[in-house]
Amino acid sequence: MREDLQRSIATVLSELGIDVAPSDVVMERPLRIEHGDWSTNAALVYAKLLGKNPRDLANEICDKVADSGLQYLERVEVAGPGFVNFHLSIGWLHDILLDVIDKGEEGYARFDFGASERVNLEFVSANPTGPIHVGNGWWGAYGDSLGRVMARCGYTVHREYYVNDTGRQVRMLGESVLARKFDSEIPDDGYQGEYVSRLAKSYSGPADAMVAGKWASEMILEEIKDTLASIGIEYDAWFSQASIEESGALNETINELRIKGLIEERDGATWFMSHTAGLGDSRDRVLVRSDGTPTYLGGDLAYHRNKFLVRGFDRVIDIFGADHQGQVASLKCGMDALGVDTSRLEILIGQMISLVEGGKSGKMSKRLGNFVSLDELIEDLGSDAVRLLALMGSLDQANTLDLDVVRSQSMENPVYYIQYAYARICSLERVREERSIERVPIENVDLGVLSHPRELELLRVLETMPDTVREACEERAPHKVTAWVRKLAAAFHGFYHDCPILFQDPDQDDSALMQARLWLVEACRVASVIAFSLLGVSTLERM
RNA sequence: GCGCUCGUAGCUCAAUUGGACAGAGCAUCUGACUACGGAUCAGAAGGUUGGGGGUUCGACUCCCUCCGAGCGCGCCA
Repeated sequence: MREDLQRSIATVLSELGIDVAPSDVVMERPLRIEHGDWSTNAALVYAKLLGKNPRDLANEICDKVADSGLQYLERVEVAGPGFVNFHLSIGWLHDILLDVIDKGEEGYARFDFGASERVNLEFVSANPTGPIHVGNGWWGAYGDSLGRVMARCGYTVHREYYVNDTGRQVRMLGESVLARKFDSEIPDDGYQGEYVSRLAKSYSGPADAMVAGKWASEMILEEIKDTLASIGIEYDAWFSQASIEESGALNETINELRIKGLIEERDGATWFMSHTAGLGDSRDRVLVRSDGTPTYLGGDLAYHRNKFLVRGFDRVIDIFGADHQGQVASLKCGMDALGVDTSRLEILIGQMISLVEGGKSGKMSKRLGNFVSLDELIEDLGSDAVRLLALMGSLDQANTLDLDVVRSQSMENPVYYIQYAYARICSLERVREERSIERVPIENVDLGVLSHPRELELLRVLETMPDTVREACEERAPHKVTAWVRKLAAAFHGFYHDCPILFQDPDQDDSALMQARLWLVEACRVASVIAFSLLGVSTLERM
């Protein structure tokens, strides 16, 4: 329908001398129902080019499209400064219902514009020096869900977790474990959490900090995997930082940069001249320290080079915490210098999450061991509630999580609202079977009887699903799916409340209405299954 | 000090990427169960979108400037 209107409008514009591709005609769904089903701002956009008054142009568009004989087009009018509003007959919504049923769980709101582009999606990547806490893991659901959304849009998504299994922090972890084991002082920069004591008890290896640290970080990583899996986050690869260093990938990276004259030795260290060479960084960066050990950035450059140039990903998306934003410029400079088109490297920054408990907010620190673990939160709220909570807001909003509130009001979490809608759908199906009510094939059902405002509202919501998924993908904003599914649930609850679906006596006259409503419910079920799977929230047949 | 991000109802967050009267949930108040699950529905109240300028048909959105917050600014990661 939108395409029909776009074509029609583009035709009018071309008759007036402006060549516009139909897909470039902006169509919007007005917020207010009085403004019609579809609206275009074309007259406002092109009036100046034609040297016309916007309202005059709008009137021309209005008249000509009105005469075009488009199906379902009931009324066209000009409003405001020059909007053209299209009012459609409800038949176009009944077609939506057919479309949902026809395409089903597999096909509805699915796209192929990703064109199988291979995307490497890295997220969470918290250091395995302690259990994953709420701050580290908060955007995990977001990254995971983004992957699901992109996969549905035709991308080939590869999820990856970069494991920091080398370097100073691992040694500090080892020293902390050994200190606990032998009852000595934990070093100043050591890890204080009780999990260190727990690890120390089961450690039986040599009293070597590096060995103990490796061992401990491997143990911790397994716990991290379990935690993430418990909220439905799975990875295709856990990529070891040590493997990058040991494989010589860092040296290869440095050599490539050296050939381009971007490397200097200074004070015994190896520097990347990302600033001096005019690449846009705010200062030069050390890649290899004077003691020969690689810096984090050195490893990360080699890692990203590996993603692009060794493994050949078409696109790399990293979700970093705000505390890593200082690294973005250097990384982009590095990739640019290596000949990678940096528009293929998207670094999304997730703002910090602050926790409030007992009315007070506190800093979480893995070192001090005073963090709230993600496991704890999952245990308190359940994985679905945690996921949905994290998928409520946008990445660049610093979230505040009041633990007392989410715990005490966990029943008010929107997750129950949407799951309840799904449970009601399932309940209807159970009752239908109990009463032995047959479902008539949709092609034999008169959908024209669906005209109750609640029914139309529901159909309108269903109609917006494909666009929502597309936007969520293109804008890397999976939380839009959350907003949408809440809208669907609200529309469904309203419909359910006002519109009886299963009539007591199936032989009475309104069985036609019952059949149409049953298909509407089925469409809601299909859409819910899709949306829930994109969010990674489970569908419950009973609650 | 410099850089990045942000500031929206009492609280937690949205807002079709520049669109029409800025929307939800929680909290507060008032109503609604003889169909199928009341974990629901309907309504009320709540705002100068941090302040001030600018750009234009039109600004929460873009530009400038103040104010305020978070995060960076290591041969840590």
